[in-house]
Amino acid sequence: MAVTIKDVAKLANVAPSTVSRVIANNTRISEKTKRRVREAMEELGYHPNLNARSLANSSTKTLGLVMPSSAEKAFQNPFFPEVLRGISTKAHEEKYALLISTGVTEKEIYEAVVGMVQGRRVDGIVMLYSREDDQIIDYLLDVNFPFTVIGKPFQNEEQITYIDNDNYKAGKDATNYLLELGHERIGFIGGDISFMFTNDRLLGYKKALQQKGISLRSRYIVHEELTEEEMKKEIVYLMSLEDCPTALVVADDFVALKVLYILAELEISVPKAVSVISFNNLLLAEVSTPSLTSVDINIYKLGYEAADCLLKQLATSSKERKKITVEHQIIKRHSTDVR
Amino acid sequence: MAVTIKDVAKLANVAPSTVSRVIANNTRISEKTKRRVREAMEELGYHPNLNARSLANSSTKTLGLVMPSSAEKAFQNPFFPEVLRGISTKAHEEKYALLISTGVTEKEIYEAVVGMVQGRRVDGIVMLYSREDDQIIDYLLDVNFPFTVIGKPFQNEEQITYIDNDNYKAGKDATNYLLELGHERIGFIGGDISFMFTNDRLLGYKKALQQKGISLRSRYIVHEELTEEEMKKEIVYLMSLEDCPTALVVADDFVALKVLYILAELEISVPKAVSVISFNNLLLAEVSTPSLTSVDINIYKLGYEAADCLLKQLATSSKERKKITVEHQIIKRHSTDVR
DNA sequence: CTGAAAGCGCTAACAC
DNA sequence: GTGTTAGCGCTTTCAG
Repeated sequence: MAVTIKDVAKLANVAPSTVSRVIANNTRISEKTKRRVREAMEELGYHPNLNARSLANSSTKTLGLVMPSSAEKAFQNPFFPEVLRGISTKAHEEKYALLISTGVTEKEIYEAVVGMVQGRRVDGIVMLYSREDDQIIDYLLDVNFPFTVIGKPFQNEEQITYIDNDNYKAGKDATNYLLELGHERIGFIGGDISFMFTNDRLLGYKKALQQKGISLRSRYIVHEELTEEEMKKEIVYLMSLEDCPTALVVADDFVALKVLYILAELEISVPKAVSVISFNNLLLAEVSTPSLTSVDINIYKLGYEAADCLLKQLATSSKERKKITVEHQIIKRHSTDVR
Repeated sequence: MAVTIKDVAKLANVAPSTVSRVIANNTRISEKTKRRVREAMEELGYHPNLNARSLANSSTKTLGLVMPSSAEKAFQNPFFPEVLRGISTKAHEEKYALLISTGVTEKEIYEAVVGMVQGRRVDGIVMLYSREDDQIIDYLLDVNFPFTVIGKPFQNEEQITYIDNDNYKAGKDATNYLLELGHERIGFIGGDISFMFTNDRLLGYKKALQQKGISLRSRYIVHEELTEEEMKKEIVYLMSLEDCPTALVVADDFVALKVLYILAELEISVPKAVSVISFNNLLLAEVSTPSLTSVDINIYKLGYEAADCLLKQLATSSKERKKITVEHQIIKRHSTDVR
């Protein structure tokens, strides 16, 4: 087998426990032996066996990540690499590793999560999404396992630490921006409503209109839950109305790209005939034609903070729940214009 | 602490070793005791401690994933969720978990990888990219640790198991497609040339032109290595030439989006004035305006096969290296047209 | 077919 | 300051 703590101990002429203490950088070890032990480690090319360590002190120094089912198209959204980048950066700062759940169906993922929790493979979990009726959250709550959620939970909000944007306000801000540009007939093209943020943004949209005394029309609200084709039909129909919208608030940049595509087919010019604002400010918002005015929700930071929060919770083993709101900002580009 | 194998043993009135055998589904255990043990496990809600297991039999049932430095923009490419999906699916089929490397600089990642290999946290590694002068590959080769690479390695090709497209052919096919449409002045907009696939596609492009007896012009080849701004200048310059290209082969869909954007600014119509073909066939190829003719390289399959190969290698502990080529296919959309 | 016991490599009392 | 020792929870000979 590989070189162990015993080999190092022998070479350095100390007890294994001393080596262990040197690794932990225990203050009660003399500098001299520390040096000697370190030299021995160096010479033998020693690396600690992390499983053994985990077993002995029941701490894994790894965080579990739960992604949505890879069967879903949500998975393909460039949102994920970006949160991952945030989480990864913070995790690395604290020398934590990242274990990700596998499984394509919801049930498989659920079981994988139970496996990693009960199997003592992770110290805490970051949920990379928040959706309705999530068994995983119920489970974690039930066994009282540390976790944070990116996005606002549907249930048990008061018991859960989560990181979110103020999506309600983001929806309002986006809509207000269009209102300020002089638009009054404003439509809303939503994403999957089983995700919490879609809901919140929709509420914000409604509120903004209401505050301006503009009455809502259910016609103006289209959800993407349906198939590609159906969404397309809905939009085509929407734009064929005599009093069709002059501006659209769209759930996210990816959906916005689809919308632009459909509008181009209909030969409706953006932003001349219709303005479009969307959310997330993915890299692609910048390079779409026209470039998208988009609400930057700071995805990287969502990830970073989610990891930070969880790590702090683990360090202090506090059970206090927290809510962190990451700021957003409208990035003005060429898909919006005055009425 | 949690419920262990001993608790189960006690309840089922057997020895711990018997429980262990039941978990492993050892054939020499009678069906009767198996049932009894399983009931006990059920009743107590037993879950094996995976660290203990790993320690005892030195197998972790987890694969390590190495991503490019998250400091790089390559990281944000939607390519990654999709390979991940492939890897994850295969890994799950064999009940393997996934551990991903953290770290933002190359050096940090290198150390993280060494940590997960020496720390015995993974049984094998999938490299999610292939680039020049990669120390990680050198290291893995050096310590003789099982791994597979997505993309063709720059060095030591004969010693490495890798999964790749035939990017040379893909580049040729893409170029030939444009040639068949009657184009003759064809440009190439490359991505980061430190990635192998860029290189190969470029070679294929050159070969195709050469076979048609069309002489290469260095003017027609633009690399994206530079800043956004610089690339833009280059393209603007390219298109201002009197004999500017009537078609472009572009490194990947994401870059193609940028190209479309720049062409739109220059009021050059696609595909009327210029045809554009790109690679990867990401979801966004479909929804860009115009939709992109793109070479589908089967990203999901690249991931799936990489995991499959690695897993097979682990199962048979064969040292045989293998090269797997994933087929590609041109998906015709609206960004290309006859000359 | 099942049990007893050793040991995987490390940490953490407890000694001195 | 450092050594001794007893586990962490599992697997795996070796007996029987």
